[in-house]
Amino acid sequence: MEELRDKNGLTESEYLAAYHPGDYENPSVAVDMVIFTAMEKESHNYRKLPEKELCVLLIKRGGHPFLGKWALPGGFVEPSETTEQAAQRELKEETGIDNIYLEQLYTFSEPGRDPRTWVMSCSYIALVDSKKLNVSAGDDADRAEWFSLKFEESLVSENEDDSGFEKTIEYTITLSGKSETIKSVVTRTIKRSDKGSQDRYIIKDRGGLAFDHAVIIINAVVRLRGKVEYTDIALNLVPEYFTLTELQQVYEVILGKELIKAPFRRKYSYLAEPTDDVTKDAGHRPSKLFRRKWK
Amino acid sequence: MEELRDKNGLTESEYLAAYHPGDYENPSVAVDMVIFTAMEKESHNYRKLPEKELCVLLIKRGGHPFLGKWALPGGFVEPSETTEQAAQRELKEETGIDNIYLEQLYTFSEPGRDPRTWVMSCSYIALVDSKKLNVSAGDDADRAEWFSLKFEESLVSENEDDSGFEKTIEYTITLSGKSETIKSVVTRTIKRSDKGSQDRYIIKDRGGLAFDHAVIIINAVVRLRGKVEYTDIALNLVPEYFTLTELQQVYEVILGKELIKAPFRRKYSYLAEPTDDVTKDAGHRPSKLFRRKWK
DNA sequence: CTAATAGTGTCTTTAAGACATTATGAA
DNA sequence: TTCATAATGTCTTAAAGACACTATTAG
Repeated sequence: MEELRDKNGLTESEYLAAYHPGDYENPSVAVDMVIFTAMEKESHNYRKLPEKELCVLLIKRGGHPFLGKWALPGGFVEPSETTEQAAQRELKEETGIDNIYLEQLYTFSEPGRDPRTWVMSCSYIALVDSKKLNVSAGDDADRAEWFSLKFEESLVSENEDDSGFEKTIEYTITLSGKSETIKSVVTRTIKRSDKGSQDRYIIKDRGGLAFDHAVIIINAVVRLRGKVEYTDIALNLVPEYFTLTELQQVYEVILGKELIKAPFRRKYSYLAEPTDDVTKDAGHRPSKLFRRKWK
Repeated sequence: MEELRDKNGLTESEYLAAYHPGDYENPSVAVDMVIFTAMEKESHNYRKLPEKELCVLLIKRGGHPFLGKWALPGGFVEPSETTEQAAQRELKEETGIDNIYLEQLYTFSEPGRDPRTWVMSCSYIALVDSKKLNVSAGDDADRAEWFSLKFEESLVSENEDDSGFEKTIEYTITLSGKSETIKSVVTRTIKRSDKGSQDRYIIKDRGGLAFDHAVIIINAVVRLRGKVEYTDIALNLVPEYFTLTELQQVYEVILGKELIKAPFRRKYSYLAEPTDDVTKDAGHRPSKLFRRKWK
């Protein structure tokens, strides 16, 4: 098998040996993570089951830009690793969290998204069982905090004609932590026509969030809501042993609406297998404990 | 409102004015596009409807690395644009195609994926109506060619225990163009357990494809197959006026299986609105023409 | 008339939504 | 015994799968 030579008469290995990167400008590539967990609010009535809420981990910025605002955990990718490995490494370094469900979300590349320089963000969704949390271990632990997430979506406008349509949605996310509550407003305009498609996010009110992280969080919630209904992704937010009611609560906080018990169980209980154990010391009938079925 | 100062006593604007990027190594970021179209094979029997096939545009490499192999159209992102704008620009420059459906697919970042240097690929799916095609206009037109795509998937192994599961799938893609037929084999190993999740692609036989483009194409097909059933994405592959049978054929080439007519129409005809026109000169009953409903 | 597709009817099966009923344990 | 949740039954409605039947054109 003879080696191909290019127009300069070089074989591939000769070409590679002589290759040196040109002087093109390259972006920094960061990974940013939207780490979700489903946490229990404590309950006063001993008979009542605790409610769950969807929480996101944020880290307070200790330097410019966006000093004092809250940002998603993340960091820069190194040449020897994939973005996913970078996400895993940062997760471990910053928060002490390990062994976690990770899924690439989207790469954000708006040139002005970082005021310092050209930085793209390859974002990830991470899901973690709140019982396993031990954020105190990481470097940034003192600046890290879980925020409960309220997600609202409203249709601002919708126009349609023969050749396409355009619609604008306004998202409001409210993040409540121990020390403060922050709120961001983002509009999303979707245009679709025979001239192509466009989907653009504009930050109306950044609130207490740094960079374009409100947009990233919104994308993450939309993805999570979409996937929860046709995958087993929700099981990453539940402890090893759980009741079907707990699982239903996880679905409810993700979807932001109540579900009816019987059809929920019919639809999703195949994801879990029963154990011989039951909950104890509840002020009512004990509930069977289930484990994840890996299918 | 007083300005925050960081530990060096600088305000944000002072910090930004003094900021200069460090000497960290940055990757090149390319965009690569999987451009799909649904093309008609010509038919011999005047009464028979032409069959459709799913095609992908490839460009023959004119230099190292992978000289002579086929690659996805793409190029490097410039600092003044988003990855999506880069994709649009490259599409126009390389192929003359404009006004097209574009959707970000995934960012591939395996350090060794480009033998020259550190290059990440932010990949896109593009969908275009084959009647609108005019690839002859672009710079690379003489090296560009449409390949029909055959996509096969088989389960190689599946293991499961109490704490998780692991399964391996083998994908074979066969691309047939005018001049040649190329075939690539890729295995995908999915591991999911309480110790996290992993999804890894290994190129078993690169065949005539350059870089990791076989992996990108496989991801694109999987995405397309997933989205076709619950979105109106397929309508981007059909001309302005089309019959429901044509639309069904598009679904069939994407899904790689035959569908039954009546339930197909019940499920998807809401995506289209009838016109007063019908097909002419078919050797059989004329068919009503529909237009896309933008809903 | 014939070949081939267009378009619709209908039967079966499955699943979702909604709500009601019964079961059970701690205080 | 009571409160609150567990667990399941059932009625209704909607949709998917499968197939059959009728309609319509060019040649």
